[in-house]
Amino acid sequence: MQHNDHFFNRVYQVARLIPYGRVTSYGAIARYIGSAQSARMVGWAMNNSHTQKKYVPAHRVVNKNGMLTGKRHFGGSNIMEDLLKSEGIRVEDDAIVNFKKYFWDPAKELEIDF
DNA sequence: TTGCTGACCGACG
DNA sequence: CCGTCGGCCAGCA
Repeated sequence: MQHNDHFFNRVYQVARLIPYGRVTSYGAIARYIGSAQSARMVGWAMNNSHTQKKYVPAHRVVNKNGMLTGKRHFGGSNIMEDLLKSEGIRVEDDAIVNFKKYFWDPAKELEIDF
């Protein structure tokens, strides 16, 4: 579709490539799609990701410090945290334990050019 | 159409 | 360490 060029769709495309049990940051995605200063928009895209037909693993996107800043958008309780835990990622005080170990940087792991 | 408002980030004081 | 600001761009009143 012609909407593939849209910012949001680029975000969704990259987000879907985050491997199970790994995480990345809003800023990393923004940089990767060539819009380094649009990290906030990545968050906004995640907010709308449930409207997409294809699944978007929004719980695998956190802020650059590994904190679950978007958890409140998954529902009342700890849905985001539980999803991460189910993938083997430990969370303490709304932050991913050993964040560096699980961090997945699209710029280093992918070879797609936008 | 204008003008907010964000699940962010880096820079500055 | 803390608060603030500009930049990004889609959606809504």
